[in-house]
Amino acid sequence: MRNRGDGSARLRQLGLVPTAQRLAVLERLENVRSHPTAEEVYRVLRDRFPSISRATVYNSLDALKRVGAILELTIARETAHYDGQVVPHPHFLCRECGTLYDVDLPCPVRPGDEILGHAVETVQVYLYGLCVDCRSVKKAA
Amino acid sequence: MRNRGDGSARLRQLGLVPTAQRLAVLERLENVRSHPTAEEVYRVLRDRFPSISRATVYNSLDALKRVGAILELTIARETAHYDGQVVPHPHFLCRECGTLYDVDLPCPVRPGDEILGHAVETVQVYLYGLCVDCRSVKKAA
DNA sequence: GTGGCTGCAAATCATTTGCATATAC
DNA sequence: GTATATGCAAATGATTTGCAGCCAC
Repeated sequence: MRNRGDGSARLRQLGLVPTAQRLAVLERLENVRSHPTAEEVYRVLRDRFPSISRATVYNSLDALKRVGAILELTIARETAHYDGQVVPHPHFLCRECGTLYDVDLPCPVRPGDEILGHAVETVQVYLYGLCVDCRSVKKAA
Repeated sequence: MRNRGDGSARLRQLGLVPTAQRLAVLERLENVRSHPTAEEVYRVLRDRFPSISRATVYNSLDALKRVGAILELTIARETAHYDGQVVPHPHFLCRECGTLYDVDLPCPVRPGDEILGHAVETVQVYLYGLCVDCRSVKKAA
């Protein structure tokens, strides 16, 4: 859906050897609105690649992150989440249900900006609280 | 220095049993500009409390965070950092030297705001890149 | 052919848990 | 005296590592 052109060529352009597993990881992240963890990506890809290992998923996520094809979110303490949408945007984590939402607003600082002399390459805005669904459940109760 | 009045009273007001260990954790975080990890707090407090355990440090950090006396930063994937300065402000992590800087600018969103129906209680802005010191080292090289 | 991957199993490391003892009030 | 916290050791869980065999080019 989101996939324009040959995935292999794209990975090659990014300087990565285009393996089927990496392609699958990238496609999964780009075609899903959720922000899966490594474990979730692993579970899904096992259908297509029964022999895939967690290590390969971790390696692929790391390689894709390094070349800027995906973003790693450290919004939750326990585990990293991954986002195939690399245009910077805030995220919201609900403390009640654990849902991770995209917040489609521009970020205050952008990659390329300079702040106090530091060169900013990546920006993450993380919001925490009660999501709209959990708020209405509370009101109803 | 930053410590106004009786620490025990303050913890009690926050609803926590004021133990010597909790007080020491809180004071340490409030009197240091760095953003220590649990392990770093543990190592420092061992001087004053030779028998303190990591579990107690983790428990104390958790309790203090729950009542809003400190903030937990998940800016680095490997480990949480803690901040005794609870007025929201961005942080910058250098990918070269690993230094964690305060960025004394106001945050774009604030606790109490509502975004897309979600009630925002905590805001963290994390910036990543090359810090001013590491930039000059690179230039010199 | 060979350098870079993958997959497996074992290792690592931050954090959590269970439980007996100790402390706050 | 009782509820809550501490300290220890063991457990957990995400992530990393070492290494042999495989794949891309």
